[in-house]
Amino acid sequence: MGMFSKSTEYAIRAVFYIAKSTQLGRKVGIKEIASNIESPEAFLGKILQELSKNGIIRSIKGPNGGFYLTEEEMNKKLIEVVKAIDGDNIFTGCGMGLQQCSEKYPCPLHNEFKAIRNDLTRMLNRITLSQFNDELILGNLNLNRFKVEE
Amino acid sequence: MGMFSKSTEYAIRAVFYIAKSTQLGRKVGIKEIASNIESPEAFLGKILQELSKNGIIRSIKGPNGGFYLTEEEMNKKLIEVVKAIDGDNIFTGCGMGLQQCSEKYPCPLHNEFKAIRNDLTRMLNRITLSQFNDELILGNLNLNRFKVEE
DNA sequence: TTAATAAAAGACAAAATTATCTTTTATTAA
DNA sequence: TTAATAAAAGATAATTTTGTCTTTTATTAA
Repeated sequence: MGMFSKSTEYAIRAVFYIAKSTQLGRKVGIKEIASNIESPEAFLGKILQELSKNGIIRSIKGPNGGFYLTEEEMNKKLIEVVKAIDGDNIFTGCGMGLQQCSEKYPCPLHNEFKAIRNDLTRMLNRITLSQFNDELILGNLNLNRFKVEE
Repeated sequence: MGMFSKSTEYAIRAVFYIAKSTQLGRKVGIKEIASNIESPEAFLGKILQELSKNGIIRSIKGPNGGFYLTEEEMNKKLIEVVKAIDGDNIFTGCGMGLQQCSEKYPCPLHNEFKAIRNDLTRMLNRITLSQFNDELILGNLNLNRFKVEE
């Protein structure tokens, strides 16, 4: 695996897609999101459910329903998405998996990992869900295989 | 999960324990390693097998057998351990899980992740297997619950 | 109200990871 | 050469993660 679980990878791509769609004035359904971020549809449904429960995205059922963000969610930070799905083990846990690793009884890599984890945490705390809307709309950034204009 | 898989966490702890034991002039068996790094015995066996196949540790069967390192392995870098068990997806893959993420068609977090991954890679490329031997022997660092002198 | 739409919820299934148990092979020492 | 030791190898099992399918609930529009 990479840095995050697959679930979290899908979650990150999905929130950026939803943010962009909201900026374009449209709610989006699971099907559309899934096909645009290349994730399994039903599985993504579960993930969006979880994000919704955690107040990271909003949803409305029924015709013209779908997922969207308000200004409030637009300003949330990416770290909330990661924590909602993967929990915060990656931010707090010992790099070598020791339960009891601490400043007082450190594992060999304690400080090394702390530095890297802090960088990761800072980065995820800095990025907002709306941050890439414009570039995504312009097609300078992508959430799947293709640039928008191709 | 944390940054690495459980298998890799066990592997890292095990190689440091083996390195330290070699420095103390002793080969060590699976049972001893497992109890000292708090990992399941048989599972650890599999992991050590894999490390052995990859030339990261050495082993001898039979009485007085066990696992150990030569100078050659002592100087290997931790990144080899991680790559042997988890592969190199964490070093090369897209943070958001996109297959096609590249400099030309970057995902939104492309550069952010690159920075963090580079830090991680540099760190693992810097740490040698023997690096913590002295401090482990002194008990200033630990691979399980306890300081050595307690 | 009824039909259609779309998310939520629940049950289930496949795949990957983690873990255990048994048999085989190599090595040593008596 | 035999018995004991210890890793290697193979088979199997449990758990977690990932993924699918069906039913229910909320909402809308006709």
